[in-house]
Amino acid sequence: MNYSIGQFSKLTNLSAPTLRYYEQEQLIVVSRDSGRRRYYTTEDIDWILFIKKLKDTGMPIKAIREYAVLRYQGDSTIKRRLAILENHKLVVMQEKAKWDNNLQNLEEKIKVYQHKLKK
DNA sequence: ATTCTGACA
DNA sequence: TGTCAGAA
Repeated sequence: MNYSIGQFSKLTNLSAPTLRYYEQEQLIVVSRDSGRRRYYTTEDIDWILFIKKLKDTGMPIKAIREYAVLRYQGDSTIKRRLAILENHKLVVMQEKAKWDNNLQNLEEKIKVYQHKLKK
């Protein structure tokens, strides 16, 4: 099944300009009809969803592009894609450690104030 | 009515 | 990311 950019936009909760931007950044390859209009496929849905998940982890567009380009090259690039994901996992874990620390600092400061007010 | 490209906030 | 113009 194919979808116009308007339909696909509603399906993915991404605006049409954002979808065009992702295409320009080579995150997704989009086919065109005879009138040069974009059409997205059913398979594109899962792919876009995964891109959104990568974005949610803070992966920059440039890195997602690297991954996407490899993906479009087929199964021969699976090892390299795995390496990208494993590396990014390390980055995310570091970010998590940073926020765990930030949260701790905040909680400690809150305790100080609470003890002050009890007096 | 909908989408396209390019330019710009 | 979003918005606007002018064309298809």
